[in-house]
Amino acid sequence: MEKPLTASLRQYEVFVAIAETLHFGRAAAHLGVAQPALTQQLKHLETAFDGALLFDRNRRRVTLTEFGRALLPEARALLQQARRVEAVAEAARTGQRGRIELAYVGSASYAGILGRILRELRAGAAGVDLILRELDMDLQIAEIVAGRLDAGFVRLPLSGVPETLLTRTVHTEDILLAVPPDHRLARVPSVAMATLREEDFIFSHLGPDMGFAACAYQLCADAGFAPRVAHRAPQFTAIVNFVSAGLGVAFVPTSAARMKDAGVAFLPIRDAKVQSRIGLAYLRDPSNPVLRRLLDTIEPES
Amino acid sequence: MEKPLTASLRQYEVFVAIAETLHFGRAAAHLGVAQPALTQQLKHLETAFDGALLFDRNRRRVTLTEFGRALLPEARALLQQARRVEAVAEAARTGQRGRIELAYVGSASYAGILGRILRELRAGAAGVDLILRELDMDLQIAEIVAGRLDAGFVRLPLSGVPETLLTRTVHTEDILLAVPPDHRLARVPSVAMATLREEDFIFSHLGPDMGFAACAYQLCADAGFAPRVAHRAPQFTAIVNFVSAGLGVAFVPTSAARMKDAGVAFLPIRDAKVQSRIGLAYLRDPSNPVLRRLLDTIEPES
DNA sequence: GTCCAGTGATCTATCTTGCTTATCACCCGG
DNA sequence: CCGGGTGATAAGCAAGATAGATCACTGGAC
Repeated sequence: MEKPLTASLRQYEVFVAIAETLHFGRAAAHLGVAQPALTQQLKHLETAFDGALLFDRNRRRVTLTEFGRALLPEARALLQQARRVEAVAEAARTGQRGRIELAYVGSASYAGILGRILRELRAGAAGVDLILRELDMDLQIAEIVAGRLDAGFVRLPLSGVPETLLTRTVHTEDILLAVPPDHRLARVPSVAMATLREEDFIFSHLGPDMGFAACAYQLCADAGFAPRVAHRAPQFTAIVNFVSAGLGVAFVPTSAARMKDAGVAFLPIRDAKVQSRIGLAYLRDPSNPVLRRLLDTIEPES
Repeated sequence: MEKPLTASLRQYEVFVAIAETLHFGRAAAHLGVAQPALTQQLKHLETAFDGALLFDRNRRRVTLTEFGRALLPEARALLQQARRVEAVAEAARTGQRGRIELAYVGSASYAGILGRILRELRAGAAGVDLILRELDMDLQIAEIVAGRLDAGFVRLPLSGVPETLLTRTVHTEDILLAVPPDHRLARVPSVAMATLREEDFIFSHLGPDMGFAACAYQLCADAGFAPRVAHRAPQFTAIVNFVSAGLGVAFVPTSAARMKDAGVAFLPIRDAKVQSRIGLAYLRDPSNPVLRRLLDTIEPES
């Protein structure tokens, strides 16, 4: 066991104050206390050091002893560190400093979310360690609920998740239809949902009630049909590849249309009533101040 | 005025102890107090930080919050600095660290005193700043009494100095007689005091009751005569020069015989009953711990 | 010499802080 | 459902810190 500390911050504070003014009364005023308090505290500090005097109080003026002179810089450094701790505490408390672990679904990276988040975090919070990784939506949810992940960017909506898991929309984009180069619709400027009733569709692996797939099913339901799902693929890159290969058509978010793969055409849907939303999922009442700050800086999108 | 510090060392100590064990009971045992004390101190620390929690005490095991994790290294640094201050205080108190200002008369440098002092100070006291300068005996005494000099090496004895000025002999050496190359005694192996009654002597400027001159006068008095002082010179180098020029003979300490100036001969005195002593002069009850340590390491030479 | 202003030390009463012991409330494993 | 382990809470006591009044000493004015 380390030997216990024998002197308090207050005592060093008094010591330094007296050393700076060389005058008990003025030092007391500076510290906002009465003069006898200084005499007492200083005496305590001196007894803590085996009674070695820090000041000469003899001839009408206070002087540092050699002992006091040797101690002063160290005491100053101690007080400075104490102030630093409190400053860091304040920064950590308000989320300007600390650590946050985030994840994102692959398709969120197309939408420019990550750059935006980084910018939000760096603005006035340079002391934040950001740990960022790509992770599928279902794994993200498990990690967040287990407390191993602070938050994650997913395609909304979620379903079947605990009530304590909240989401906030951070990005909204239109849904396009991807068609193969040689498809009958490849040349048209836009499509109506009603004309897609008989198409073969390529969908994501995820169930019909979560994420982007839920929006896609909703589009079809709004148009009065259930899509015929010919194939499933895990990511939009794979889905577009399948489309390119002529295995069917697919719904994709606008940001996924960047990959102009082998002549795949991306068509606006004239009568689409739903858009795809990317949201940040997190546990209610997050304890991580960095996350709290992030949520404060990300305006809830209506 | 700087804002007052809101948290105490003790509180950080408790925080770090809990963070290290993640267990209130064991941390309490480690600190040697009962467990409720920790709960209270930690709570105080948390309220000092606007109520931000440092630990999660929920599910049967204590965990650092992100806030606590951000604060921990700073708190550790603070405690380390606190321990450092106390270590430095201990070193300064015992004179292993600090500052000392010494002076020496020119002839002390011949006797190898300075190297010895430096060695004494460096041995186990590497943190000492030594300020060293050459100064005449009378000026040294004035500076020491005025408190502007910690101590000084002078030729003993002193006289007419305040009672608070003490001395300690650090070096003793024989007195030799310096004679010109063409002097009648230049070739003899040694001399007796009685044969010097009619010589012309070269003496130091200092009065007959202090320093080396006092010893020289004593030698003559012991032999039953008062020396005829033909010339005076301030330092032994000058005295030896005068001797070399044939202006007279002179008493010099052995260490001054190093300067073999133009054939000056240095003769032992067969019946000398006094030696020249170099002593450290200092004020009684010195407050400078470095000086105290120096006095402790320099054995009083009987 | 005498007096006076300035300064730190001392005394005392009061209030705060920190610790201890005893006990409670909660969670989890059998 | 119960028991062991753990942190929180309560109450009492001792130590510490502060304010206000006063004392004691110093050094300069005259």
